[in-house]
Amino acid sequence: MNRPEGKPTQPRRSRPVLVADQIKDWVVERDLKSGARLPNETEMIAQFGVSKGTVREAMRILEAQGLVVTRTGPGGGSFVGEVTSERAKSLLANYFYFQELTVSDIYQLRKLLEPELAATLAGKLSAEQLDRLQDLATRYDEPAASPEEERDQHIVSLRFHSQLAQYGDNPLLTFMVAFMARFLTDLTVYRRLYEPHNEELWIKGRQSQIELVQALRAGDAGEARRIMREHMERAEDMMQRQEAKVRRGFMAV
Amino acid sequence: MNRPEGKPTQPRRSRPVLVADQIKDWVVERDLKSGARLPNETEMIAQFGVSKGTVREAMRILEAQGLVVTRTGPGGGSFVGEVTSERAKSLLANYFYFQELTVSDIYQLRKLLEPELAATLAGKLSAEQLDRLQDLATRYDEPAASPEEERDQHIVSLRFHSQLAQYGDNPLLTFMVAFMARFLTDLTVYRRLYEPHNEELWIKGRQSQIELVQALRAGDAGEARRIMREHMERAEDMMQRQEAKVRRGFMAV
DNA sequence: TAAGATTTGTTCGTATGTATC
DNA sequence: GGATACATACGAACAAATCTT
Repeated sequence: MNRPEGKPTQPRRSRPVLVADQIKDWVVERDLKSGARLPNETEMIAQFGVSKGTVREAMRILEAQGLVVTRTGPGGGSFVGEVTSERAKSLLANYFYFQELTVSDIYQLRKLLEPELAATLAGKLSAEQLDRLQDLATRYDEPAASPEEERDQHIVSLRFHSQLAQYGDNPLLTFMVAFMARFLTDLTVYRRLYEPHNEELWIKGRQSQIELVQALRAGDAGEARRIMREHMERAEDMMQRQEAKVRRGFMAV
Repeated sequence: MNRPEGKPTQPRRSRPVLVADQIKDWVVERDLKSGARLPNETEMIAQFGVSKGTVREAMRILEAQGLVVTRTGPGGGSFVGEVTSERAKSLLANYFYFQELTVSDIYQLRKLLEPELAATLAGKLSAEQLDRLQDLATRYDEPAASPEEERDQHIVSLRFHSQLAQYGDNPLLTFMVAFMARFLTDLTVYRRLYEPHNEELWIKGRQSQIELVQALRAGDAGEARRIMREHMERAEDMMQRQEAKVRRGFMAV
């Protein structure tokens, strides 16, 4: 019946995908913003001439991408939804799940981006923002007494970077720095990249975050950049040692 | 207006979402790789105790994220699917669709990342790879005669950067450079950032891509970095002028 | 507090489409 | 061509959530 073409080789797109695309176009054409209401199920069934199940599958596709949200009840329905940075990070992490990203790969970018970020923020932060960073930097004042504490300290240290990124005004730079911090957090937890205890590096790392806050407060961009660059180099060194130890651990078993 | 405000009410997760999460866990636990087969619909219905419709919605969720692919027919079913870079770029672009990313934002990162990429690739490319880049750099040897040609030249020029990124061995750096090139391509087409013709900048841009290929061939990392840095600065300048003109165009109307 | 209205959520039965043998 | 094993799609019925009165 429906065989208009002699080129069947392209992967056939299922009806829910086609409907999802049409809804996307519909939203873009009307330039609908976050919160705008979409037609309800009944209207879409009539509009697209498909069954309820198909409409629902289309909505799940859009929901999975963070483009719509759905609520039940009167006044409910489907609405245009802004993609959150959390969801964007998760979706991007799925990609790198298949890419064998190494600690070195991440740090090549961190070393380029984070010193620049620090420099642009010098003298631009409010007292509250600086205090928030100070709190994260000084939350632990003693070297870890257990592997669990070591892991927690590591995660808070990454939160410091993620929080700093939050204060930037370049959305792309903010996102990338936060994404890398999250990816390293996942590695820390999942691959246990925290066990080899190194007190000296921990002390220096903590100290440099404190000094960085001081430089930011003083508005010294050059100093902020320098501190962050050195901090990145030490952090990379530490994580690579840990990764090497983890590898040896795997091979020993 | 509405909103009981009594409790933070985290949204209930629908059954399809819960099933999708369980399938994800199921795959991760077993460390299944791309191409591995998932249970068929009937088995999942039994496994999770839900109806066919719910299972299908769950599969659409995973499909939308690029995590599974589905085929009909005997031997068909659902399979673990590697997230492609294309899909990852699209999903990430959805996020920045809501973020008002400016040309300056993108170039702040391009100026940091692309010179570094060029430096790491100096002397590492095969003859075929260098020829491919050379072809992209020299495809047009005359300034554009029409707006359409100007647009095409601009897109090919961005393909050059995307292609160069492809040859890198840091998946994160590769992805970011390619993502920015794609984003700029979309801007070029959608916002028509190509019309203001500037012959001098075009000639210099073309020339620097050719010189870059030479430096890469010669294995001169420092020179490759320098050329790319200057190229980025000129490109930013050009795109910002165009954006300013587009803005004036909008305001004039 | 309770009932009713509105909208999505879920199930089931059936039929159709598609790819392999 | 026919049998088989899958996903795809439809429609009717009922369940659950949530807002209004």
